[in-house]
Formats: sequence, structure tokens, C-alpha cells
Amino acid sequence: MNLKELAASLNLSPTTVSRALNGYPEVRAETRARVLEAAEAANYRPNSRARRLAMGRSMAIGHVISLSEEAQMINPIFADFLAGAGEVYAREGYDLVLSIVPQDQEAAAYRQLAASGSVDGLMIQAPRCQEPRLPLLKELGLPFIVHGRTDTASDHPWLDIANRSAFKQATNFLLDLGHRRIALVNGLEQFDYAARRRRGYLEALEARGIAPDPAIMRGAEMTESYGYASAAEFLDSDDPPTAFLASSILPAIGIRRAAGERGLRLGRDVSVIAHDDVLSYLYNDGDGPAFTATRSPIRKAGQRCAELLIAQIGAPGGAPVQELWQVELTVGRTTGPCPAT
Amino acid sequence: MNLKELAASLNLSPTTVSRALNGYPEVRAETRARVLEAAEAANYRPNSRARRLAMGRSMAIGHVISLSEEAQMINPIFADFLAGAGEVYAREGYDLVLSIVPQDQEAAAYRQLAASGSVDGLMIQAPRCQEPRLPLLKELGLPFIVHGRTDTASDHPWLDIANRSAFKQATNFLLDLGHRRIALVNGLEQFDYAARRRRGYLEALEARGIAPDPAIMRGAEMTESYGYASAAEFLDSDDPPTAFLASSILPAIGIRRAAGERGLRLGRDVSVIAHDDVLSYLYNDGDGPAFTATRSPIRKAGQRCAELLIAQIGAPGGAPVQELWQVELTVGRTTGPCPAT
DNA sequence: TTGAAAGCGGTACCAC
DNA sequence: GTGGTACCGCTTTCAA
Repeated sequence: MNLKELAASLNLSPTTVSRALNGYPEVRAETRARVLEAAEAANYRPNSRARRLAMGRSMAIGHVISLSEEAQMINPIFADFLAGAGEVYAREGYDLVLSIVPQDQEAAAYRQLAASGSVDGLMIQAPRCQEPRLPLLKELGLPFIVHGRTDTASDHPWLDIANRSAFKQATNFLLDLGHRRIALVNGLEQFDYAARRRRGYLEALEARGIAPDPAIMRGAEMTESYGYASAAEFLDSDDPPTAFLASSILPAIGIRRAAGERGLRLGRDVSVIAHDDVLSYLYNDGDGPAFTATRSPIRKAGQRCAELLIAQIGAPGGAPVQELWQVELTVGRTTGPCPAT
Repeated sequence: MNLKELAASLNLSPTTVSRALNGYPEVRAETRARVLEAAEAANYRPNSRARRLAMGRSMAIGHVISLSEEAQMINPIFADFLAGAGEVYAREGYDLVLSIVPQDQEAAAYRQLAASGSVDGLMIQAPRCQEPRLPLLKELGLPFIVHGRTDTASDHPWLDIANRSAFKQATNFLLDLGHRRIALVNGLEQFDYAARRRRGYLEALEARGIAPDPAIMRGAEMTESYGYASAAEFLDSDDPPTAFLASSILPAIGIRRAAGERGLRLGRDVSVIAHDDVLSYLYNDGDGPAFTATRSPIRKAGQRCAELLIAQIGAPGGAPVQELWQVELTVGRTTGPCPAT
């Protein structure tokens, strides 16, 4: 059943039916009621292909996820972010077009989406410090928003959490507990969020006059085995750390395993703090590290980014929105004072 | 730059240009070369909206992911599957349209995708035993394929791994090591894959005349804390298990934690086997549980499902493909003989 | 308040 | 081998 047929069955013109369906005001109430009822009865849905062509809009947002050698798996963070954004898209009538491509085809994927007009806007995740997509995106001329920041000051829209201050805070927290040797198990530091976290960590140390030791600082893809290997190495060294600051729950689990194997108890012999992207939380051993812990905050970020992007699509040319979210620290039981050694 | 303009700039008709671009044979080689060159120079990309309308096809596949109260997070398995499917879609020129909806809007989401013609096919993940989407999908009349099976024999296309026999094999493996009390830490058993795994487990026990004990069998969403809580409870009981069979790596990590806290060493005091969806692997403690372990096999399944679905879209009405993949067991170091108690 | 008709930007049939 | 043209199904001016 298409518009023409529906109109014919009602003895109305396609024009009127279209107007009635799309909520135009100039339709008589009674006519609209008839149309709505008939459409419902016939289970009519406007053909989205035709609609998109006629409107000159795709009613879709593009997400490009590139898989590289270094980070081959889809980050669970991405999935939670998608979930949040997807909620908003569904509510606003937008489709989510997901392009999953090898990293060397990333630029081509963006170009394709833009040039073919498949999407009305682009959502960018996990920017690097020197984000190569930035000039490309500006060239494409599509609305976009970045979840995260970059090194370069730019007036593009973004939403980010205060990674630096969160890590500074967390480091200070450990320092206040008496720790002096704190290991950093970070994410890949070419990503902006990881670089900022490192800065926060370094700043806190410096403020107390503690020289950072590269021997207990790492940055890599955040897997459990990475956390395990790092912690094992650090703990077996001559001067092991008494605390760990991890960039995500996954390496934190690995750290815990390495500590456990060495007979160390968390919160007594060694402290572990994990930061989970948008809101941080201190690793609560009581109810276990919930893999769902990040869900709610990351989803919120996804939602908000989607809202901002859609607003931008609706009213282009406005001042770019740049939101920085402060992090809320939550203390868990695996954090304890520095053991007296 | 659109087709008409491109054609005008070449002194050709849109028809010819379209044919040249789409590889139709009746174009003179020299003409085609000219067209291709000009298109390249102008960075011309056919407008996908117009193309889709004219062709009557969307060149897109729909994935609907519903979030329920029970399973609110996006399963990492889904992400890896998506990655595999996405690869194939990109290669074949299809878009991936991802709908993320609350569970009570799942059916509406499928209906919307189908009625509006936004997609040419649907990909179904994680079917339940009595899958309510099945009748709906048949009603919609769109090509689809299910990753997994259902209780009801049906002639729809699916691709699944042999969950029952994998778990039977794994259980037998533990039995051969001398274990007699084996805990099952399963996924949500309304999902078909979990139900089949349970069956395999039960069959293996029965074949050796061992009565299953519901006290050491669980089914829930596969998180680390679920594994931890289950193992803690089992291990603290009067008659603790000597081995665990886990449905995924996440609960297995929790199990390990609970065991560790009780001074039990894996592979000596207690055995843990984790099954990771498509290919199983026995939890290798040596290099840590890699969260990326499932990546390759799940991706393969995603790729294959995408290929089958696209083939079906291209040539509808063929015999439905139903593929059952056998599982390959890999032995890891955390599996050991039953401790003599 | 309603309708006729001209697009939107391609594809594909039919004629030359 | 190439071109004219009628679609695809909707939105949106413009006229009534």
C-alpha cells in the first residue's frame, strides 16, 4: 500500500493524505482523522526511500568504526555508547548506519557516506590526540560531533569528560592514602583520553614532588591480559608499586589476578583503582567488578551526543556545542592505605 | 555534482553515463573510460537516496538489538558478530542499519524496518528457545537469517554452532579427568544456545550415571559478578564442586576470583572450563583469559551469516541454508585432574 | 482546505 | 552503442 493507493481509497489526493499524515496544520480535523484511521487500518508506512529522496535528507546518522591491528576488537565502550545514541535516534526517527571498516579505509568510508548522501550527520568516537579525521570532517561539510577531544583547539562540537582532572583526583586519592609508588596502567596513549589521563596522573605526582617512574607506567589496548602482564612485571620488580591506577576495568581485573597470585590482598597489600570512561569508580571488590558498571554513564554520553548532533542537523550553523563533564569519584573497598613496608 | 550534470559535461546522456558507471556491457570501451575518468575527477558518487528509490532496493541490512531488564548491556559477542558481518556488508556495498530498542518495542522496530522498506534483509541474533520473532519475520516477508537455532523445527535459514555436543564434550573431558562434581555456570536458559549447552552437560553426566545436582547449576546473564557469586556459593557449600563449566569467559573470571579468595589453585584444586560461543576454548591461565579470544570465531560467524543473507537477497526463494558448525576444543593449563580428597 | 503537477536523482525500458 | 523518457513514491510549491 502506497500513498497514491491510500489516497485513492479515501477519495483524496496524495497531497492531502501526505499533509494529514505529516501533521500539517491546514488539514481539516475530520479529514485528518479519516486519513489517520485508514492509514492505521492499512498498516501504511511511507516508503522511506521515496521519502528520503523527496526530502533531500537521509534521516540517518553514520558511525564509522575502524578496526586496526592494534585495536582489533570492538571496544565494549563503543557498544554502550551506541546503545545510548541508538535510543535517541529511534526516538527522533533517525536510523543508525554503522560502517565497520579496516583502518586504512576509514577516510574512504567517511567520504562515501558523505558523497552518496547516505547520512545527515556523523558521530565520531575515540579521537586521537592529532586526529586525522578532523580536517576530513570539516571538508565533508556534514554535521558531526566528537565524543572526546583532541590536542588541537578547534571549534567543532564535542562532548568529553574531564579525564585529566579525574586522574589527578584519583592519583591524589591514592597519595592521600599514603601511597608513593603508584603504577599507571593506561590505554593507548595516542588516544586523547589516555594522554589526558596520563597528564592528570603526572600532575598529581609532581605537585607532591614525586618523580614519575616510566618503569611503572604503561599504555596499551585495555585488555585483561595487558593488565595482568603489566602488574606481574611491576610486582616482581625490585621496587614494586603499592597501588595501581588502571584506565579501565579490564586491565584492573588482570592486575587483581597478578596480585592474587602473589598472595597480595587488595585494599591491604596493594590498592587498585579503575577508571571507567565517563564516570570513574573505585573498584569495589565487595560485589565484584561489574562489567555493566560503565553502562549507564556511557549510555548517557551517547544519548547526549545524539541529541546535540540532531539539534545541529536541524539548525545548522549555530555555535558549536562543547560540553565537558566532570567526573564523580566513588570509593570502593579494594582501595586501602599504603602498607607499611 | 549529479548524474545529469556529469552527463552534460561529457556531452553524453545520463543513460549512457549510468550504464558506464554500473558496468553495463553495451558501452563502448572508450566512452566508458571517459566517463570513469570524469566521474573520478569530479569525485562523483551517485546519490544513494535516488539510487535506492529507482532500484527499489535499500542496499541495507537491518540488525535489531533489544535491551531488556535482564540483559541490558550490549553483549560483547554481538559486537564481534557485527564486526564480521560489517566487513562483508562493506565489501558487498550494503549498509548496516542498527536499531537499538527497548525489548517491548522489538516487534515494532522490525515492522517499521520492513514496512518502510529501509532494509533488504534482517539479521537475527541470540534466538530464544521459543523465539517470538520467528512468526513475525515470516509475516514480514523479508529475507533473514538467524545466528543460532530455536526449539521449533522450521525451514528458515540459520547458522549455529553445535552447543550441545560442545558441552557434552567439555563435560566428558572433565569427567575423564576424574571430576564427579561439576558445576554448570550457564547463560540465561531461555536463550536457545544456553538450553542446548545445558542439555549437553546433562547428557554427559547421565551417560556416566551421575545424577545432576540443581544446587550447582545456574543460568543467568553472563557477567563476572555472576560467576563470582555462583562460585562463592558453590565452593562454600557442604559439597563443593571440583570443576566448573562456564558458558563464557566473563563468569569464568569471577569463578577464578572466588576460587582464589579461598586459596584454591586452578588446575590443581579446581578446574575451570569456559566456552566462548563459536569455538570453545579451555581457559588458558598461562597467558590469561584473552577477552579477544572469541573475536576471530565470532567474526567468522558474522561474516558467513552476512554472506548467506546477501546471497538470499540476491536470489530469493532458494532452499534455506542451515549450517551447523562443530566446535573445536582447546585445552588450557587451568584444567587439571580431580584433586584426591 | 484541497488538488495538480513539478521535482528529488537515479535506473531501465524501448527506440533509433 | 547511445539517447529519450517513463517510472520509483514521496514532498512541496502553486493555484484553485
